[in-house]
Amino acid sequence: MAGEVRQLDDRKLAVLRAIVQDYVGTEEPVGSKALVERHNLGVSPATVRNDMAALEEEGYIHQPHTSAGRIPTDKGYRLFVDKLAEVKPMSAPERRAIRHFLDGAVDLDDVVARTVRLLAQLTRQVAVVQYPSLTRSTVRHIELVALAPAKVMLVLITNTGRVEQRMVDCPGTVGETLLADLRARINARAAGQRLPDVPGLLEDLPATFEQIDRPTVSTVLATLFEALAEQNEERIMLAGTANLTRLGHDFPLTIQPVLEALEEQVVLLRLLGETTDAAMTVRIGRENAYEGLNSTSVVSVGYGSGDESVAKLGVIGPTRMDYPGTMGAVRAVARYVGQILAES
Amino acid sequence: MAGEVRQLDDRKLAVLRAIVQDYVGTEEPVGSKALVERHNLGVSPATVRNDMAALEEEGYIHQPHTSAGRIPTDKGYRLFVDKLAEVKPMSAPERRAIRHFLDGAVDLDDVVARTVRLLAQLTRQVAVVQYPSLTRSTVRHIELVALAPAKVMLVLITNTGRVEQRMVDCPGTVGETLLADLRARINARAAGQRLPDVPGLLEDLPATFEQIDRPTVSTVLATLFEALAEQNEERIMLAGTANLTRLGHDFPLTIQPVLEALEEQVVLLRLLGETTDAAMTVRIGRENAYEGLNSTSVVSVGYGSGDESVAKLGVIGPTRMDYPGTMGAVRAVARYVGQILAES
DNA sequence: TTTTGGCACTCGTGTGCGCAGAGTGCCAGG
DNA sequence: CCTGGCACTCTGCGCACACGAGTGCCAAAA
Repeated sequence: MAGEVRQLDDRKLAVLRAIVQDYVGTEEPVGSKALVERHNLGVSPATVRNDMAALEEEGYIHQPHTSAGRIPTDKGYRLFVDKLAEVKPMSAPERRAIRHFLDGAVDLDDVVARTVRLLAQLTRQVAVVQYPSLTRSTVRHIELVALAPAKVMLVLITNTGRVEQRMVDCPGTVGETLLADLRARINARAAGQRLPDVPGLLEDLPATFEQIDRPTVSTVLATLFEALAEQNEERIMLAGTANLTRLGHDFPLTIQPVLEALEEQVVLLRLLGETTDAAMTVRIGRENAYEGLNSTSVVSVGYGSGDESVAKLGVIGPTRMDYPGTMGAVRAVARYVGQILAES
Repeated sequence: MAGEVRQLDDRKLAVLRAIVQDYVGTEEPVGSKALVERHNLGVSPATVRNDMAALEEEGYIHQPHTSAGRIPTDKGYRLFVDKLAEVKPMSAPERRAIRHFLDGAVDLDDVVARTVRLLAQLTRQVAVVQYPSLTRSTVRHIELVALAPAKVMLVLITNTGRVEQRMVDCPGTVGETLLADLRARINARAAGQRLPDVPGLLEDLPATFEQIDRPTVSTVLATLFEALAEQNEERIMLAGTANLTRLGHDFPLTIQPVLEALEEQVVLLRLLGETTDAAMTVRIGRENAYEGLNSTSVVSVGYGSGDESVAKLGVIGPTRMDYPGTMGAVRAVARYVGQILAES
């Protein structure tokens, strides 16, 4: 342990920061001479070389070949993100553009679609946006519609504008009066409540009806509970896959598993799921559980209509990404989407 | 003209067919010797060479370098598809697998999602499926829900299971009686009708209400008509982009514009829009209007719940694709999706 | 103790050359 | 009209070689 925690003095950290910045810019291994030229470190290349040797010893950087410059390792990026980088705030024009672009949205689908495109464009990477989850939302309205004598459609509308519908096959004919009654009682209890709380609040509802109506009521409620529970319905939208082609020279090898991962909604959901709610999460290279994304980084953050996060969004890019800029864009977009949702 | 229509005798056509088949299989320019070996043409390589020269003269094939084999041109593929290829029917196990895979779907979203994944997997190419269009569908039910005194939600359910919702801000408070009345009258007239016909059928509805209610009725109807008209809402789902990585050696150059095209729903919609309704359409290389897809082919066909096509689906792949197999898969999937939709 | 300049060493990259192999076009003979 | 033979033209590959970037180490300077 004691050996691991060896201190890195300030200049070594500065060198690491410079390496990361240069490498992100040029995509080429960076050598000691180029470093002292581009950043005025005030020391000679030889000194930097010593520092680099130390950094390599500690596993923060790595050289592809003996006679090449250094590139940061995952661990190096990690240190950079944790200690050396500051999230770069968006400029005022950028903020205005974001705002303006999102303001044009007409419904929830459109909000999500615009958000994901915006994020892809801002970061020039692959963007992922999760639809506001049912779990965190509240009920705005629950509607029951008789489609046939024994067939009822159930429509669930959440405060985030999401609509779920289910068909219910009832045990017997359902009268319009019963339906109206049921609708009224359900909404009286459930409206404004958080989705996970609803089953508890409606549990004893069948008992308040006439004996003869109870099977129907129970059937409808069962379907409702099912719809509420079905978090599998978590949907995701993504954009910017074309940005993967800008990755680099070696990329047929690296792009394939990434594209495959992106097609698996399950993988993406798990990926976003690992985001801790409030704070921005950065997963670098092998920190990602999914193997296909071992050479990518994921920057994600929760967003929400109020003070609370209802879903997550993020971008996926090469580990050699512009972390400050990306994090700034992700944070800004999340913030504005939250505002838009709160307004609507 | 007379010069253009020079006849190609049967053997030349056989040679062209053989070239296409071999090139699709190997992805390498095919020479005269390999041709006579792999297909028993019963003639010598020299003879084939003469035929090839003729085919090249007519623009059906082309050689990359002087000392290389031949590859088909777009025109060559076109002739192959039109005259030389027969759609390869799916095998019985394949058909069963398709059927089984699609049968598991629970709602429209799921049907489309499964279809597109299936198609991508079968053809090992990029698959595109358009949601059943509103234009061709009929109204199953129109529901009105009061969310606030002057706020009504309108839900439109089509026979294909698609659900559209719109918020309506009414000029004044809307009573529950009026709403029920309006709901009943709308459905009486519109249920079972095709969407484009609905406005005509409801046009004079406001006149049948009390003077005082007419503004509200008109507002609701206006929103409904808007929802009906909004064909922009045509949605598309795609899958299999990872298959693009199997394209070949030269592919960073070719994959970029394709990915960009795939991100533009408008482009994809236009692409599918060019499909003539009933028959299968094959657009080869430069036949595609969109420039980014100049080195790809698009195989598309309409599908529908009844005898009529309500939307389209297809695949996008390299011009050097297995046309008979791809066309077989596309046709089979379209057929089964139609059946599924008809049943539900 | 830390920094610096100098120097030898390593190794990847680019270049030129030659060769083998595949495929063609053409021509004369069947 | 088909076929076998032959000369020709390319591409791709392997190889040798020089170049240059970058390093590591060491001894001297700060």
